[in-house]
Amino acid sequence: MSGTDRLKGRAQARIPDRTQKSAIRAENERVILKAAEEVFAQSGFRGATTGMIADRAGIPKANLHYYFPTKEVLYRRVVEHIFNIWLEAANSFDESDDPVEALTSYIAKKMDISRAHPMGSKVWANEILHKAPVIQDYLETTLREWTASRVAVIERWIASGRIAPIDPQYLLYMIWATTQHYADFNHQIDTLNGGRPLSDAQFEEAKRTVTGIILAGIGAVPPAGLAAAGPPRDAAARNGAAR
Amino acid sequence: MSGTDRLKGRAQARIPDRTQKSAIRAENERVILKAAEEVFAQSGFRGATTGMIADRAGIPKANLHYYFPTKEVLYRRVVEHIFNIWLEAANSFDESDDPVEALTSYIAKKMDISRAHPMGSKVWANEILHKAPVIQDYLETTLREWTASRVAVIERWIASGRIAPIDPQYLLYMIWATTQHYADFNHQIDTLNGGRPLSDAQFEEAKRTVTGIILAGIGAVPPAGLAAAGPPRDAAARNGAAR
DNA sequence: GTCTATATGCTGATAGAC
DNA sequence: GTCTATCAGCATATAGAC
Repeated sequence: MSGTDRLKGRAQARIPDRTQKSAIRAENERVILKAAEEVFAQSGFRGATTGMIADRAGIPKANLHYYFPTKEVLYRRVVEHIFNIWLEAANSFDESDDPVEALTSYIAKKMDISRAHPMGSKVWANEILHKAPVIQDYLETTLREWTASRVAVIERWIASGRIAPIDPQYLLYMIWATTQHYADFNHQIDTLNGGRPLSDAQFEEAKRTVTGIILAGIGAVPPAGLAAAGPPRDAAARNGAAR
Repeated sequence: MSGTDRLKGRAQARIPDRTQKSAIRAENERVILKAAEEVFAQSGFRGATTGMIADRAGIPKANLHYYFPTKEVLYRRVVEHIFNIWLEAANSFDESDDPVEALTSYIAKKMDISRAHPMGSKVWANEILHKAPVIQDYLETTLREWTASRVAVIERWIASGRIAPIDPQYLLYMIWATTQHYADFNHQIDTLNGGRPLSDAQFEEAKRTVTGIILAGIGAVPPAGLAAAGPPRDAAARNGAAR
């Protein structure tokens, strides 16, 4: 986990000889990666043992080391997989130039990812928590570029008066934090939900609530439950009364 | 880290004999706990070694084991410390019955904690990420009760029309996620800030942005930058135009 | 490609002199 | 209360038969 190693070394897929990655190898790697994601999410890099991962994958430990020479290489592959999913969601930000549509789409996508890939999100959170020993490169390149370009988009929305003048960076952090919370802290959420995971209906309600608060919070739509074009806030005279 | 051990075993402070915890012991425990918080935050429970903690505390490893018999006992003490800080912030929720004042105070307090105790927040995040092996009891008792009572408060705000009808639970999660993000993901935030931590001014701006979006998002105040009592959203006719 | 047996190194914890 | 030396256990990784 040195952090300075260059990544992507695995992208050069087409090696002349014994390539083609026999179907059996591809399948075994898939099974191992899936098991590894779960175990790394549950226990962290050091807390996970290759024995645990091998057991969950249903193979002997030595076999795991045949496919992935070291635990660190395996971990790196898992983290890179997460990052690709993250990039996929990132694109939905650009589906429209309208702030309501773009943000609704982006938030929905990120919430869906939290529900579909909670383990991946946890591995990512763990990695950032520990100062990104493996994916620091990504943070400084891809993530930094993506963020800067989207900050520019949001600034245009502000300049054209379509949303309130908030600092775009902190809006993005808010979206990341809130959506990923449903994956990273799902154990806490489940516990507060009586020990059971959120139902599909509850999750959709959470998604609506998150989207609604953020869109109303930046002045893109009226607050939930208030008529779209009606007199916006009867409670505007709230100040001082209750105190 | 069995998770089923009862907690609070340490609360029975007043043991008859050799008590009084000589000043030297108190001081050493303090130094060790501080070092432990940092190392556990950085590396997780398993990733942290007692050697690392002892080094950071500036004492021999054997000395650490003299004060804290096992690594797990030390970890538990660190987590309990975090939880007490969390409880302290929780109280600021009740400073007023006015939603604007109560939420502003609560959010500010949680943001300040993220800045003052980022390591503690990270240990907490790590613990939840790994399904709370040590503090599951707290989640099911103190946290569950606190949440239920505050949900009731928010529901009263909704019933009296002071805020929009959103689901209180998801509002709370949003506040937790967003405020704690500034501690747990501070490495990512720093990286996107050119590798430097947020300045005091930037952090205050973040705090204002977070508070503003949430309060406006639930209809408690108008969106930032719009006159408090003025015509609220000229951009209400935004739909369809740009698309 | 699979799998048992094993080498090697590290870590939590203790013994016991000071 | 402090600290050096050391033990016992465990986890990564490999050797080598099949």
